[in-house]
Amino acid sequence: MCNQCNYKELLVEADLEPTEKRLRVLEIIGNNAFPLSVSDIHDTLDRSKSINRVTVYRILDLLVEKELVDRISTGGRASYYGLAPNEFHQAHPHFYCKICGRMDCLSPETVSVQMTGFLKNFPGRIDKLELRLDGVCKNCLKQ
Amino acid sequence: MCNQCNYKELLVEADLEPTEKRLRVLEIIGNNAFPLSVSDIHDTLDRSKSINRVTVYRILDLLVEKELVDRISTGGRASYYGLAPNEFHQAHPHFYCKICGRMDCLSPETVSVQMTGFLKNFPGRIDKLELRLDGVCKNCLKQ
DNA sequence: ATTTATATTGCAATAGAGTTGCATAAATAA
DNA sequence: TTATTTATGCAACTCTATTGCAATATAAAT
Repeated sequence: MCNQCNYKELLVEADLEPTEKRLRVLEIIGNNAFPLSVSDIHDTLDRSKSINRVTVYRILDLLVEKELVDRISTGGRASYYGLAPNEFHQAHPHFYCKICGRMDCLSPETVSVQMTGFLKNFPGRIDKLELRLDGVCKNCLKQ
Repeated sequence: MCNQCNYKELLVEADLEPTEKRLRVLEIIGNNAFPLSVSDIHDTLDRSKSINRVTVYRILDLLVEKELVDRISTGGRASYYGLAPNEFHQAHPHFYCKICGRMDCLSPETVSVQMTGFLKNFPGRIDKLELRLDGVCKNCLKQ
């Protein structure tokens, strides 16, 4: 979620033509408080303006490749998409409810990860750290 | 990976009939140094004794449900399976190479995660923490 | 030991998520 | 305007996983 990002600018800076559909996909992701699945995004977009599933996949691939968006794995089958960390928002962990399938963002301070020693010695390249908590959310616990 | 686990005992303690196939699936996972995909497991098992894909899926579901085995998500599409933490092995993070798709276990000390404050206040239930590093492994970096 | 019940496995068909190839449309450059 | 490149759509397909039901095998009861 971001109130400060200029999405069109982000696209241009990433060397992507700021087409209507790309902009809409990025906005939907950026304006949402939690990561969305492809079908979430497709459904939202399709409500206002018809768009093909494949186009959504391709736009997401581009946005992930250009690091504007993060692909986040769930305890379930589909990937979720959220705005990538930038000057306005830090990386943060997520909580996945295995009952309702909803994924929430946790604030960056909830969990502190320390791994400098490891990073110094690791012979490969690390691009990304993903930290996810799986469980049952407050609402689903009630039932 | 475990040299101390008695797999048959683990099954019985978990209230699962220790059938030949269940035992073999659990052994294959337990004897391996890194998490395996369903097709890794199926191929290995099929070499010695024919087994149906679906049976492997079902056995894995059971083992995960009974918490003998952990289902670990990759940056890719398939789930991987590794021995669940128990008295002989602690929970640990994983490294996933996005080029060759190989998943490695990292030793538990490489990364320290601190989140007691968060856990105290969280209104839902947390069952599991998954920490994964994505990147490119040493071998794939060379090419 | 034979029958009955229950639990496990196999097989075929299906679902869901994501990808590919090629055609069409839109945008940029010449 | 025409040519070229880029973006989108459509259909078919792949891969991973699941479901329903039939066939076996195992355990329980008589």
